Amino acid sequence: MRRSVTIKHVAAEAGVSLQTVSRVINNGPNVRPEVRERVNAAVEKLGYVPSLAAQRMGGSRSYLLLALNDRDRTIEGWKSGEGTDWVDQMLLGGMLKSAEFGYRMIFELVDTHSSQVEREVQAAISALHPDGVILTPPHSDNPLITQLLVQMGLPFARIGSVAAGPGFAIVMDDRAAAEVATTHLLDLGHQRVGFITGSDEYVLSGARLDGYRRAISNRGLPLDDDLVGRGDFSFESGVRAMEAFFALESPPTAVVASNDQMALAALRVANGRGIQVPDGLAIVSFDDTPIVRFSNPPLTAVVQPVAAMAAEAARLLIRAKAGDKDLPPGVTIPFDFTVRRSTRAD
Amino acid sequence: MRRSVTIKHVAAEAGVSLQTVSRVINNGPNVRPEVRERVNAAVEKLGYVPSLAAQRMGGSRSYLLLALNDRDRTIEGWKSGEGTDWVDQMLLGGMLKSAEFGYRMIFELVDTHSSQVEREVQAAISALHPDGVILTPPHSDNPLITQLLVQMGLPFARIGSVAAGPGFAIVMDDRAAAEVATTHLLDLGHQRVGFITGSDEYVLSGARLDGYRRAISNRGLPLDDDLVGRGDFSFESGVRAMEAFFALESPPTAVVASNDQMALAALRVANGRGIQVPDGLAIVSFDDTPIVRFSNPPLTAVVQPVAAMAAEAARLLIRAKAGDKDLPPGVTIPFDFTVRRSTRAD
DNA sequence: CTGTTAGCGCATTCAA
DNA sequence: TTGAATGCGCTAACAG
Repeated sequence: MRRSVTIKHVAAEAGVSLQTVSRVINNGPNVRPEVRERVNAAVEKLGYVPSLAAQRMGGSRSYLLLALNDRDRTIEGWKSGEGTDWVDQMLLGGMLKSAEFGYRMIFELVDTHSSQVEREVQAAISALHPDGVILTPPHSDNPLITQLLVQMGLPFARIGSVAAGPGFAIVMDDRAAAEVATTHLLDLGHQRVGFITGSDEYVLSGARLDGYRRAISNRGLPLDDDLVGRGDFSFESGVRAMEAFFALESPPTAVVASNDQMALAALRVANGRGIQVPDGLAIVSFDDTPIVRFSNPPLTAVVQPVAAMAAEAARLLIRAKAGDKDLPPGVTIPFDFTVRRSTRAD
Repeated sequence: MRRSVTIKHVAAEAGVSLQTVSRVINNGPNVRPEVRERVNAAVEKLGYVPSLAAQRMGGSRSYLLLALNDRDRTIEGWKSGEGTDWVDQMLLGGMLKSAEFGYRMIFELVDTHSSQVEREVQAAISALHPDGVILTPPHSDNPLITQLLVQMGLPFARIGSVAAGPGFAIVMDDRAAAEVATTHLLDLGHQRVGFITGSDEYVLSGARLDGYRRAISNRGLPLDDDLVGRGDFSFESGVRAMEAFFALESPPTAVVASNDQMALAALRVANGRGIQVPDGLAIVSFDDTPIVRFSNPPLTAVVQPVAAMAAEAARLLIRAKAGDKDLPPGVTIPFDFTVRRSTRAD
């Protein structure tokens, strides 16, 4: 069992002090190029890699980012196997961006609804001492968590949180996205476009509804409350909303759903009534998780840039920890809009 | 910015030495119950949680497990958004099981094909000093990696590796699974059942082919090489294999594909030729990633117990690190088989 | 520009 | 059964 090589070995090999090696490792200033090269050569030769634990012990940085997701929601998604790829996209964006800076992202689950939230978060932070924390919905808007973080002086990013406040707000423009989605349907000639909202627990639900309304108003069409169905992101709530629509005297000919599950519910209800999509009902979805690409027909959808948001969160936190003071309080990441057969008559 | 509470604070609060606190934390022996309680009370009161970094520095354990996945394959999966949930299932099984023991699982990507594999793995280990490493295909069968691990004296688990050798081999019985899948089709009356193999890079590809052959032989049917298409787990390879099948004088009426992508390819090719599934062609898939549940029709599939395998890997590694000598060299995790419409005429 | 000193928070010897 | 000393590998603050 080979003992691992430490900074001491490198120092000996290069014939310099530990400190100089440390400076080279951290790209510190005040090192003669010649010495720097000698040290780098020794590092290379010995295959030295600093121990994260020791770096954290000695210095002020841990090179760790902590990503917090909602426990129930995440586990439920994993177990159901319904293909929600939020976590994957977060890893894609967050891990890879972190790695660029020599950081690592550790993923943890905490229960937002528990009275223990603070304890859970506190415990994770005490154990890991991360340099920054990435919050995802619904944690992003949980004051218990954000206040704790502020109090601890830990930089954090709130993904998907439009609310002002401490921490970097990383959002996509949900209102604009909903407007684009709705306008797309209006452009196709639809006069009665329905909208299914998400859970009120998520601030973005309101933003999406706003965008829908704006698109309708912009065309000079009336805002009909009957065309707004209340959902909670669940398939069942989508079914209920759709059935309410079809019970109307004049049902919508197109619908925007605030997430994929509810959009699939719309598809299901339409099919159940013998209504063809997109001819009888056009559907636009939000989020663009994998399943909507494999439904029949595949659904037109607003693409939530989860990977890009996570990457930006990581970047901001790392720069903040590095002392960069010139950082924006928030960032809006562009969304994509993918047209598929659910709104297009091929 | 509140300074974090350390073992020192707890010791002061409880009126004992640092050492005693450490003993209580680690469930060490030789502590009077009365003192133990006093310490626990102090821990509770102060909300003390040991620092992972410090634990690793002082002691011999890091409470970290390192999970290694193939970089290209994983990133490709994430980017394509095709809903492969291998990573999710690994996290589900590995993270949650690790957490039960106070461990954390860190997920990293390394490139198996690179000449740098050893350096990459070495670097991750040097930085993290994990107590154990979880290898996933194709790393599980990469001798460069396994030898390095052996040499470092690090416990590791090989998920999906049937080969004998060092490290815990965590597998599902691929041969039996393929046999079950094939037999299922034979039971439905199919006489000509095709099989699409996976990449030779994966040992399990051979095992699945064996199972297929065994099922055919068991029925006294001839082994027809034309009915074995060579794939590499990609959609395209599935398409090629299927087209070769349909070019035969007597094409198969059912097919077992070694993964979901190739099974979907089979479905696509059949549809393209106006062949109905399951009437004109029955399809069984391997892996059961989410997309096959949403295809039309949904596919019958062998369910790969990824979460259970990761959980078992974590459990074994943690127990090994704890000094348990009575551990099996490998474990076979039961697979599931889910029948859906692609093999059933409703 | 470079080296020296002093911890970081804990577990592992030892000694009591 | 408990406590005191020592060191893990590194960086920060200070000297030189």
